[in-house]
Amino acid sequence: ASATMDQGEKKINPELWLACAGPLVSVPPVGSQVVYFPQGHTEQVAVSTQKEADAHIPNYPNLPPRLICSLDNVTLHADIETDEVYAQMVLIPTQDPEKETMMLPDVSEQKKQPTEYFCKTLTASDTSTHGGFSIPRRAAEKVFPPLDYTQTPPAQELVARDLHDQDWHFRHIYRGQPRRHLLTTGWSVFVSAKRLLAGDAVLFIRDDKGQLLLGIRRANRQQTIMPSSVLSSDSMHIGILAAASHAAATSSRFTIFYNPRQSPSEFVIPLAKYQKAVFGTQVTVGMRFRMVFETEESSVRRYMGTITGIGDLDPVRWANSHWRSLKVGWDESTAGERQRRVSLWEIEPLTTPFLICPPPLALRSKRARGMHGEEEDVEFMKKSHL
Amino acid sequence: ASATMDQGEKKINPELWLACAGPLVSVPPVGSQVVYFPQGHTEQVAVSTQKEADAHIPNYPNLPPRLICSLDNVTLHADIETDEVYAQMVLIPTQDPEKETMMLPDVSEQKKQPTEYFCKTLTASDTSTHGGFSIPRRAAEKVFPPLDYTQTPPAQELVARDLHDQDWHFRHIYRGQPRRHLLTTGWSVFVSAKRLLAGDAVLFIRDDKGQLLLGIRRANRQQTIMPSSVLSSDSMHIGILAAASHAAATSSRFTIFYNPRQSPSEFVIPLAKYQKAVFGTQVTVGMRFRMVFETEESSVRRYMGTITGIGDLDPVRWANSHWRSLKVGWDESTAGERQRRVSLWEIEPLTTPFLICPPPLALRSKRARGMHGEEEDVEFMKKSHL
DNA sequence: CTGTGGGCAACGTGCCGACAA
DNA sequence: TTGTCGGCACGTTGCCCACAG
Repeated sequence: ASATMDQGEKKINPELWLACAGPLVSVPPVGSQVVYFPQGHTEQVAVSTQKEADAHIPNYPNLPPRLICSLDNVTLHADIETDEVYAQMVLIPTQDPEKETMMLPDVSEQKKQPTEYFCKTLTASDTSTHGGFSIPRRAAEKVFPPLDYTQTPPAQELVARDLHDQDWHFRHIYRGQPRRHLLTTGWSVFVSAKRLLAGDAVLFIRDDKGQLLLGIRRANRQQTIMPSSVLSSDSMHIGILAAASHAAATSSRFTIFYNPRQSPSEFVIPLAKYQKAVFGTQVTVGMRFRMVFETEESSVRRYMGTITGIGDLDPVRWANSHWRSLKVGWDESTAGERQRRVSLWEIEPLTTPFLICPPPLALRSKRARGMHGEEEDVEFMKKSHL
Repeated sequence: ASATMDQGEKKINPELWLACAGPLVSVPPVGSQVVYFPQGHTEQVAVSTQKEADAHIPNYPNLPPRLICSLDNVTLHADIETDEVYAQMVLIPTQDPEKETMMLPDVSEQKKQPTEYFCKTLTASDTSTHGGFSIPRRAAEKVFPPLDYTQTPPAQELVARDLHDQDWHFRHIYRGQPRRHLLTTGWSVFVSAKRLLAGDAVLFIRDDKGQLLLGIRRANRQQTIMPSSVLSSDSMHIGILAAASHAAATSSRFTIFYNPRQSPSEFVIPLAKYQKAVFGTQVTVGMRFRMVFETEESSVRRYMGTITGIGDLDPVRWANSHWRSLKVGWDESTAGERQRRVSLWEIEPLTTPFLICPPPLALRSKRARGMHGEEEDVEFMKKSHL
């Protein structure tokens, strides 16, 4: 069988794509105004090539640190080999950059979480050849068609469609002592075809029309590191800058790829969101904020931190950019992998901390197990504000 | 296990790399003078991205169609996933381009074919799970250590090392009626680990030190079409041109990747070879030539053709380039996939055509079925020369 | 409620020579 | 000389439940 790009294939289901991309990812609507950061784009490439942009890359003095663009087109994709999701965006630089008024209302950011959806990180048992897949009870009841529990044992055939419109067949059975939901026949071929390992996640969606969809999300560790057998990382970095520079100079369209699970941060931001963050709030050193992160279980959680500095990440090449202009510290000790620098639009500043901050007591007690972040937060706030 | 680049690994065995690259491929020696063709580099990217360089790519008026460079460094690589071979070359543009004298003697092009070597295209039986690998008799006797034929059956354990210095163990046995050489135990794990299919080829080498090496060469059909989830093909094309342009302007090093089995033609040519071809021979329309191609069985074969035209492939963007400046017709009817355009240094001109040109009658009658190329060529020659 | 492991049947893998091509 | 096949043994896969955590 010859490998083909999915370029020519049918359109990818956006709901499934978003579910695979994760709860934090959103793609601005086509036709809207966005801000494109070459600097952030470069970071994405640096991650996939494992090579930072070197100093000997030429300067593009005419390329500003951000381009106001209109988002001409978006195509969602999934890698044929790995199912890795990515988006192709066609941008058109706006004629008079930075002079845009804040005309655009904050349009609905189409953050439609799928109606019925679940995501499970695979265990060793799930991926071993010894058995099938153990379905969490609530998940099975929520997204799978109901079983006829008068049968012994209750069972049915499930068909789920992946991002490439390929159908996968599973035997769904409710058995064992105590009773539990399992996927048996068909599960192992899926695991080996997708090359899933313990730690990877699988997700199921039942869409509006009752169609069952499934996708995968690989563990962070084994992200596909690009085989750079095509282009040197230098040429890639240069290509990004030269393409953006040329497009800006001629006001012509250019194409970029956004890889939500590779990229450290989104680098195509809705203009309204950008302007609201940059002009709407006055941030100062010492200011407290919250920021949303994806949890292991694919839900979201807010972490708290303090702004410790404000300034350009790269004052030489990208002076006066707002990209990651905030140096921050995190409250929690598990902050090892959280960025030391964030951008204004990523955070929720706490301007009136004492009205919002103290969570209800119920929540507090729930979180009491082994987490010392919250308590320290309150202490810290007292110190810095009184 | 986390995937790592082989950048940090030990140096790749050049003999094995060349064997995997194929009989036609050669890499100029480090330190030598070479000619780099951005146009050819672009063709390689076009193949791997399946996208031609579009017209709206900016012009680089200061970038000549070829750069005389000194080859500063070469690193041989093999893709961790696919074993696809490629070379990283660091080039430094020479100060006064094109003014180089033909000082460099035609240094030995280190076309050392491995001493003991064989390559076999895998059959359905070789790749099926039902059995092992049938070793061609002459191959086994030439490259494998001799068996003790007094044993019943004669057998031994073979260890062969691949491009990543990974060892593979095989049971080599001589049995069956009639007797034949087989690889049994260990073969199937190799096939599944490398994901070999019928039509792919495997090759074994015994090097100077008696060490057994093995490599693979995948069928042309299933070449890895790059998942372009990193960079748009436009940006890649731009990156190539901008990187070369910048390097030429500043006489600084730049890095390119040469992918011998993807690229339609080599685009880094030894300067001596280039100059000899361009200045050494006067080519004319109607001239006959021979050109070397790789056969299915990984040996070489010469095909004959006639020059039908001379001129720039892309007169607008790459005027006065010598890249594929010859339009050619091929004698044989199987010429479907052979290029219609070649470069001067790829051919062997037959300066005394009428001594060699008229093919023997046997060949002519063979070719009689349905192909009108040869006859027309002869007509064309008469017209243009008489 | 769900992850792991023992038990066991069914199936696939893989070694063998017998045939041709 | 070597590609494919039927035969057969043995190892793995995969379905079942019993346990804990």
